[in-house]
Amino acid sequence: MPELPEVETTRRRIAPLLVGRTVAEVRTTRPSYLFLTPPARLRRALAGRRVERLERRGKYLIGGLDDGSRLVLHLGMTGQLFSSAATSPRLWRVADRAASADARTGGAAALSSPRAQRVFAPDQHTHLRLSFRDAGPEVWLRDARKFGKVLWLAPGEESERLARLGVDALAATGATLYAATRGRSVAIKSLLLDQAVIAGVGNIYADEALYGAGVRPTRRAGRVSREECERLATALRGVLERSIETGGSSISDYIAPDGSDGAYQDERRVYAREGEPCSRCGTRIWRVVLGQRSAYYCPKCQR
DNA sequence: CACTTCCCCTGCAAGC
DNA sequence: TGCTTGCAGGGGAAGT
Repeated sequence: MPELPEVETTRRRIAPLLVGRTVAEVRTTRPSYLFLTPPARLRRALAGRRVERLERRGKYLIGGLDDGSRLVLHLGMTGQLFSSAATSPRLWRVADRAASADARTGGAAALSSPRAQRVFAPDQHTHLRLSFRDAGPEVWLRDARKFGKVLWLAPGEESERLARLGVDALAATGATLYAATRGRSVAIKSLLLDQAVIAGVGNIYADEALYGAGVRPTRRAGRVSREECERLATALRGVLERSIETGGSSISDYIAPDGSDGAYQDERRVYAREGEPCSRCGTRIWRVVLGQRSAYYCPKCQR
């Protein structure tokens, strides 16, 4: 589940394969809600455009094009952005599935060469494929659950989605949190997940930051003290920066553009650890449902 | 306006 | 073994 660290890792690793290159052809799957900009319009808009930069805002990736337009991507729950030249066993498994699907439908098996020489193949979940004029590796967007978003913005066009975003989670301070929580009766965790307040935090890092700060996820936001807001901001920055260092968390679906796994899942203290002993006090980790989502915490260390 | 619930989607794991 | 059921959750729409 791509949150800020996974999106940032994706950005850093896919940028060298995008920036400075000119799009030749855009291939899409059939229209779906994934495409906020209709595929036909997207194809016309991107063909011939050179990518000048790739930025991140919260969980969004924003490609700046040479005509001033922008390509906005959100990876949702299962979005993966990677290169057709990636060499990784994780991606070979996808390639194998694509080949068997191809065989089932009577098409020519695309992957018969030895593993070391094979090129990764798109499957039924590969919804966007960009090829480039230099004929080098393509860049693909794969999203099994299709919770992601693809949006093209004309030069100067604003986006309500982007305008709604609050301060980037890496820049959030204790003062930011304190101001945002005053008078709010929602659970502090729900507020952390609100992208209009802080952009980039998802379920994993919200739980980890609250654990680091010793604050229960269910506490009313307005009851969190100034000192606790300071601890929370520090803990949040800490877990996000550490996760970026380790390449993000590979729980369920996330893999980096080169097909590699992140390692932060091995460092998480509470997320998806229901019943396991707290690393500080040994108490069993609890799981509660908050806003239709699981929240994990130590009932002793978090008050 | 603040807050909660529902829903989009698919793969995987647990249970029978 | 094979089926059904439940769960994962970003985030917007709809409901309270």
